[in-house]
Amino acid sequence: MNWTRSDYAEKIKKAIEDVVGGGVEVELTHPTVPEHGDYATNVALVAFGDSKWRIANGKWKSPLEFAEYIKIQLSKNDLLQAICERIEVAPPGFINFTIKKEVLLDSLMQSVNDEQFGESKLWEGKKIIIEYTDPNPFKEFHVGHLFTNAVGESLARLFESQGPEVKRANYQGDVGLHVAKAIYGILWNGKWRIEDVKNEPLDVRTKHLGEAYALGAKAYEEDQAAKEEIIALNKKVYDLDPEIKELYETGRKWSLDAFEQIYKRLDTRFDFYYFERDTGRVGEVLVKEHLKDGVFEESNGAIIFPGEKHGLHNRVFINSQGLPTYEAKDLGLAQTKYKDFPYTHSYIVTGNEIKEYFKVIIAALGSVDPELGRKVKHVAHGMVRLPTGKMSSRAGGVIGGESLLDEAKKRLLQAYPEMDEETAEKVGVGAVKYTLLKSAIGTDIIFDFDKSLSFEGDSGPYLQYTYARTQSVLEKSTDYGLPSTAVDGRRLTVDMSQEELALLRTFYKFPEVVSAAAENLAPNLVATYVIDLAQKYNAFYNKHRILEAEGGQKDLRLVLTEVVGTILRNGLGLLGIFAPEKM
RNA sequence: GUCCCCGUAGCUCAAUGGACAGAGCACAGGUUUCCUAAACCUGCGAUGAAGGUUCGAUUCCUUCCAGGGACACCA
Repeated sequence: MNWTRSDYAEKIKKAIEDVVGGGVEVELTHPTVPEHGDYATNVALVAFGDSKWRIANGKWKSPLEFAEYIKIQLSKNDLLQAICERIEVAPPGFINFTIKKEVLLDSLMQSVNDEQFGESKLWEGKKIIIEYTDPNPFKEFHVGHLFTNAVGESLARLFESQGPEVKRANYQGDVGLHVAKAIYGILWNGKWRIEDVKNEPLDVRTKHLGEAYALGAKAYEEDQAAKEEIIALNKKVYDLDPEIKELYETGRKWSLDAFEQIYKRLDTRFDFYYFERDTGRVGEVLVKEHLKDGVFEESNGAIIFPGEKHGLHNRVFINSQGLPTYEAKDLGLAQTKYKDFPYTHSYIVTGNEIKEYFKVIIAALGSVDPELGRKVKHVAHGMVRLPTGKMSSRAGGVIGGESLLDEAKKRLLQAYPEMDEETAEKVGVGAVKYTLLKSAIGTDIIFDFDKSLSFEGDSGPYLQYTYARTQSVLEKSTDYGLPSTAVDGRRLTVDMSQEELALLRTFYKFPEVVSAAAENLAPNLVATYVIDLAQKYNAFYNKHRILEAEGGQKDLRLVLTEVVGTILRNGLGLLGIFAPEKM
C-alpha cells in the first residue's frame, strides 16, 4: 500500500528523492501517534539495511546521522518549507513531517461540500467488469449472497471513484443439477403443486422453492432411484423438455423476481445478467474447439482440463453425459462478457471455497486465450459462519438474506419505537452491510445476530447516527444566521483544541484511503477510516459547543462539522450504505 | 495423502516490515439545566509455540501445534 496520493505527499517525496539521489523509491507513511506529525519516512533506516544503499555507509555512522543530514538538506527546500511546520528526526532514524495548520485549513476549504471529495482519476481509461452476487434460481438467497453482494457493490463503487468505466454483472445458475433437484422436490413433495401456491405472496412461493430444493438434494444423496431421476431431469432442463418446461419457467421467474426485490433493498443494480443456460453453450463450443489443440483432453468419457500439468488439479469441463459443467460455463462467461463489454479488467467476486477452482478456470482460460486469461482476476471473500459452525442449505440452518434484513429492521423498531419504517429499513441494511464490510474481505465472518446487528460502537448505525448528527447541527446553524459554506477561510485561523486538530489532520487522508481501498480490493480500509473519523468527531462534539461558539471559532467548528458530514456521506456511499439526514 | 487459507484482549475485528499492537462488545466506574446519550470519558485486558532473516517482525522464511477450505463428471 502506498500513501502518496495527496499533494503534500508528492511534494515531500519529491524533495526527499532530490536529496538522496535518483532511482530511489522513497516510502512515506502516516505515523501512528500524532506527535510524530503527518508523514514519516524511513529512507535513512533503509539506507543502512539495504546493500544497494551503500551510498550512505561511507559518510554517516548511523541512520540517525544520515537522517539529520537529509533533514538539513530538506530545510533548504522552499517548496517544502511552505507546507511543513516542522521536520524532525526521531530515533532510530525516522524523519517526520508536520504539515502547517494554515495549509491544511486551505485544503479543508476546498473539500467543504465537495460531493466528489475522495475521488481520483487514477484509473481513467480502464474498462472494468465486476461480477458478484450470483444467486441461483430455485435456491434461497442467503447471507452468503448478501456478503458477496456487499463486497462486490462496494468494490464497484470504489473502482468508480477512481475514474474508470465500470459495469456490474450478475451470473445466475438457471440450469444444472441444483435446478433438477428443486424440480424433483416440486414434483414429488406430496404436499403442494405449483398451481396450489401460485397466488401466494412472492416470499411464500420462494420459500416453497427452497424447501423443494432441500427435499431434492436430500433425495439425491439418500435414494439411488431419486438420484437417477434427478439426473434425467437435469437433461430435461437443459433441453427444455415440454414435460417440465412450464414448471421450470414459472419457478425460475419467481426466484428472479424475489432477487430483484432484494437488490432494491440493498441499493444494488446490474448492467448485465448472465445465465448458465447461455454460457454453457458458448463454453461447450470453446472446449470442443480446443480439444483438437490439446488444451483439453478426453478422460473416462468426459472432457477435462489437465490442471495437474499446471501445478493445479484436473477438472471436468464437459461431463460424460455431454453436458457442460460449471467449468465450461465459466469459460463461456468470460468470453461472453468480453463480447458485451471489451474489458481491460474483469473481477469475479465469490466465496473463497472455490478459490482453487478459479485458479484452474483462469489457467484454462489462459490456455485458450492468453490475453483474456491475464485480464480476469478472482476475488475471494471469506465465508459466513454461524457461531455453531458452517451453514448448509441441505441441513438447514441457513440465514436467509431477506429475513436477515427483516430481523435487523425489526430489532431497530423495537429499540427505537419512534423511528419511522423507512429509516429503520435503511439503518437495518446499513447495520448488516457494515458488519460484512468492516473486516478484510478474505476472512470468514462469524455471524451472530446479537453482535452482528449491533447498533452501537463499531457499527453501521453509529456512522449513520454521527452523520445525522452533523446534519442536525448544520441545519440548526442557519437559525443563527450563518450559512457555513459562506465562511471565509481566513477567519478559521484560530487556536485549535486537540480535538479540532485531530479532525483537521484526518480529513486530507480520505482520498488516499479511498485509492488504497480500490487498489487493494479492501473496503474495510474505508470502514476503518470512517469509524475513526466518526469517533474523533463525537469526541470533539462532546467536548466543545459548536453553535454557541463565536466568530472564527464557530466558523471553524461548523466547517469541521460540514466536512465530517461530507466524508461520512461519501465514505458510507463507497460501502453501499445510505446516510440518513435524520434518525 | 496433496495443495491453499487462517491462528492478535473473555468475544468480534484492525494494524502498507517500523516508533508505545488500534477499536467495538462484555466487565468496573463516571458525564446530560447544554447543538441527537445510537454519544462521550476513565479503567481492565492480546500477537498459538519454537527457531531464523532484519537496524527493526503481528507482518517475511522454517518446523511444530490448532482450525477451515479445495482436490473429476455439484455449484
